[in-house]
Amino acid sequence: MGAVRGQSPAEIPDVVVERLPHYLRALRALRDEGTEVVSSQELGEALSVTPAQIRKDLSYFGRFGKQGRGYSVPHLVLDLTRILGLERAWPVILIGAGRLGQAIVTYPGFTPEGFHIQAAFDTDEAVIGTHIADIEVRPVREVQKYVRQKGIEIAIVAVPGEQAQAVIDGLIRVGIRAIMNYAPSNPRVPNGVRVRTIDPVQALQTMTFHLTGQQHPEQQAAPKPASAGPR
Amino acid sequence: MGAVRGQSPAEIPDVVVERLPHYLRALRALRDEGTEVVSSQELGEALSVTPAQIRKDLSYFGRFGKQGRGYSVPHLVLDLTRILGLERAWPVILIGAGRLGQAIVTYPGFTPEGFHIQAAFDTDEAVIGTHIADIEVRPVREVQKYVRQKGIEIAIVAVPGEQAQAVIDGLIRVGIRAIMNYAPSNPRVPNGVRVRTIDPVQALQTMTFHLTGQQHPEQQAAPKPASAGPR
DNA sequence: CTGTGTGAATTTTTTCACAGCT
DNA sequence: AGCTGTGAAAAAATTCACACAG
Repeated sequence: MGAVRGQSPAEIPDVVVERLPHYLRALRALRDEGTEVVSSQELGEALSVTPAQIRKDLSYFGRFGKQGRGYSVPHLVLDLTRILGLERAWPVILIGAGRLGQAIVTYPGFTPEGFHIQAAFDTDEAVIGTHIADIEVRPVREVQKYVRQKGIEIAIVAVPGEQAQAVIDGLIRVGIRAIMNYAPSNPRVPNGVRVRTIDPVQALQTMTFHLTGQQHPEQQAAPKPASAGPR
Repeated sequence: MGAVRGQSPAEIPDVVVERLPHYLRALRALRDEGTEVVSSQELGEALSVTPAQIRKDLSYFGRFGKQGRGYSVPHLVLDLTRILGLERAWPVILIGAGRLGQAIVTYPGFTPEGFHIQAAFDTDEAVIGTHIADIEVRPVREVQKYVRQKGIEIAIVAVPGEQAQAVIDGLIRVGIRAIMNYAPSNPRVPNGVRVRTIDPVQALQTMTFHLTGQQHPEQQAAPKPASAGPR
């Protein structure tokens, strides 16, 4: 029966876990177009990942493939969904209801994936009490009560960089265990708490390095898309 | 499979380049508070990075420290700025002027870092001709001319996932060499083109894995910034 | 003394390659 | 046959530890 159990994630490299959503997305696309079975080879081509890596990654969690055949797409979708903890919906709170926070709340990508932004908090009197989409902006001092009451574990932080560390410290004190940080800062968190900082500027800055270093564009003509893309 | 040949900047690992903006941000903060000199030890504590890693990373680019003293903060800021290609401003175009694209244009973090969104493009007749902040939304068919004329190398893509690959293929054909992709997709690009996909949902999905796996939150008290320095 | 820069050692991650299941 | 799952090998990244410069 259940091949997949919640094993101690201590053993599983972070780098592996970070690839799973990637696989899941591709598998869902395959499923939606009716593909029943996929080999690590085929999946790897779709994702620009080596087949060996896919097999090795999956092997951390169990045996999902059928030798000689490949992986059942619908089954693997379910397995990865379960492994990632995506069978349930996750309530999320947002701290910082400024321009960026508002864009996050209205971003349509979270809800279909089960991430429901339930409440927003801010310190600015001007926005407290207003509504973004259909959620009300509350004063930050109510965070603790809210988190405890609703058992929230995930927070999205969209406050100015200087405030991020203080806000995050407060969230952790209140029981938050996973934080998506949109502030350009390097927050320190205790063990057991996960942070992911999303920083488009840093991403751009690594790209300018490459743009600057390469003197000659060299091959420039047609960029073979290598995909069976329709036009 | 294709190892990247050609005259890429030396043989500097990507993972090293990706840390440089991180260092730079911390160094600028130190500079702005008047710190003249910093050791790899101190910088490492500020960033939760080992001192050895900082020294090793920097050593790919030269010798910036003074033995017995540490690094001159202002000098290292300048050196990293130059290494990353941030002495100049970078014009950027945006493809996709929907809700997300509009948020990107109005995000105040790009301009101070020298990334200037110069133009936005969309296929939707309804938004073409409108203005976001002070830039006009143009029809995508004008991208090629614009990019060539202005010598743009960086694009931000904020279109629906299904369209991302096609849009990116087009951009590359037109000469774009660095792409920040906000679409939840896995674009394939030819050698010599860099893509960074920013995908908050994937980030959340790796966090739910950890939230699900750990049965017991284990009591973590105050978020002591204690550098979890092992040993 | 202090703290860099760097070969060497260690650890982590990726890839190989093949036994074995279907 | 075809393709997984996995030890073993290889490669990459990190950390150690120390000679040496200031």
